[in-house]
Amino acid sequence: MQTKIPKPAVNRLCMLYRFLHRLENEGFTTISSSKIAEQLGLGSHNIRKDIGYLGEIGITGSGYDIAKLKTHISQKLGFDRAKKACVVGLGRLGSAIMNFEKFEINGYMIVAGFDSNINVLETIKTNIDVYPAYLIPDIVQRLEIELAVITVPESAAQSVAEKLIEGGIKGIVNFTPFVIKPTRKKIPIRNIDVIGEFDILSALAYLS
Amino acid sequence: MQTKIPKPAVNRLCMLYRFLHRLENEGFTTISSSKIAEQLGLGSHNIRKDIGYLGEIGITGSGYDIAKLKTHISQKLGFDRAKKACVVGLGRLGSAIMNFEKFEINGYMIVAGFDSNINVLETIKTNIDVYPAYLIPDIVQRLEIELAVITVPESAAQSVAEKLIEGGIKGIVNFTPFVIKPTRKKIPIRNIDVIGEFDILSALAYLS
DNA sequence: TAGATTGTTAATCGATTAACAATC
DNA sequence: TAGATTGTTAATCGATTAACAATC
Repeated sequence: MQTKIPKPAVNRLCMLYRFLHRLENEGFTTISSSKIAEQLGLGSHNIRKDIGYLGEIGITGSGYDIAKLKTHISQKLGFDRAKKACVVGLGRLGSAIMNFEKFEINGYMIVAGFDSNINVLETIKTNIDVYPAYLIPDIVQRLEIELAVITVPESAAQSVAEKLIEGGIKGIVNFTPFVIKPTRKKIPIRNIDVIGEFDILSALAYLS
Repeated sequence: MQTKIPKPAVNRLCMLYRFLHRLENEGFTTISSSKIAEQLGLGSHNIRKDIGYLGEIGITGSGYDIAKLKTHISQKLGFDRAKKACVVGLGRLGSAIMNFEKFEINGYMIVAGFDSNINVLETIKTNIDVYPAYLIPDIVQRLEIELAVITVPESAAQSVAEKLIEGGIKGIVNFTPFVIKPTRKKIPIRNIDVIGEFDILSALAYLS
């Protein structure tokens, strides 16, 4: 909060956080910036700089205490509290994501699914509550849902996003190629587009 | 090729390409850099700069011809040829992606699926050919598959990536939180991690 | 102690933004 | 013609890389 962290650094710290989580599970307790850099494909300078934003102290000469570092990241980035999330658009992709088991252990709870098609809502097999799309603002607000995944056809992306924002959502992962235009309430949006990724990959391969 | 295009510019040009595609479908024939900027949430300077990398000419005073611009991007980034792709890991997410209809119209053909589990291969419902994972290098090479999506458990990501690279793959979209380490043959890899995106969103929301 | 590794300052690099002359 | 909008150069901004003193 006080020291502003650059966006790319935030992204890397998130990546680092998940990496530390895995290391911990594998039984490690300490790690050096150069080891991290090697595993994450970054420079060790970069890692130390990023960790530096946490305004915090590793042990000079012998690296970082994994648990301690995790706690620092967690506190600084606000990971110390479970968050509710929802999925809008319950087609193949949406229901696949909704049923991801990994969310829970990472502090996210998928508490609702939405779709505009009644048939979809009636036939879907899941333990998670599902609602018609027009209830988005209401449910999001009532259940205090903070994050949303949009997996609807691109033509519906903007209106869905607006309904979510109306309900007070804090962030959106948009799986649609449509670029959502900001409303009055500005919230972070992450765009993921598999075909777009293919385009980028094939462009990079072609240019190399 | 001759004028090196910065990576962020490549990403934006891909985004622009898809946007132009949509515009064309909606019946538009020309557009200005400021209109593009507005729709894509970027600065108009930025757009003109990026288009400038194509070493190419819009019409001063009246914007860009959409079809012409598309052709230029297409040629410069190598989109003028259909490419084959495959999916490794046929769980819920993998099979959802494999059956995306949108690939075709964007110049990508999913020609194979792989999984290490024989039961999965036997029970999966799809028109696309599926193979056991150990055949990856062989099939990728034989069918000249250029792009791959990895949707396996993170513990298998590295070995799958290596098999793909062995077969001569040109690029990978990695849906695993595991960061794939580069092999001798360096290829572009795009990492997508839904939980990671949640982390980033919640961090950004928290810090704002 | 000596070796290792952090934290931080300074230098470099690259991308974005601004501005404006050229021109349709 | 006048208005609009490009293409490009220059200025700014920010992030990454390098280097090294501090210290466990």
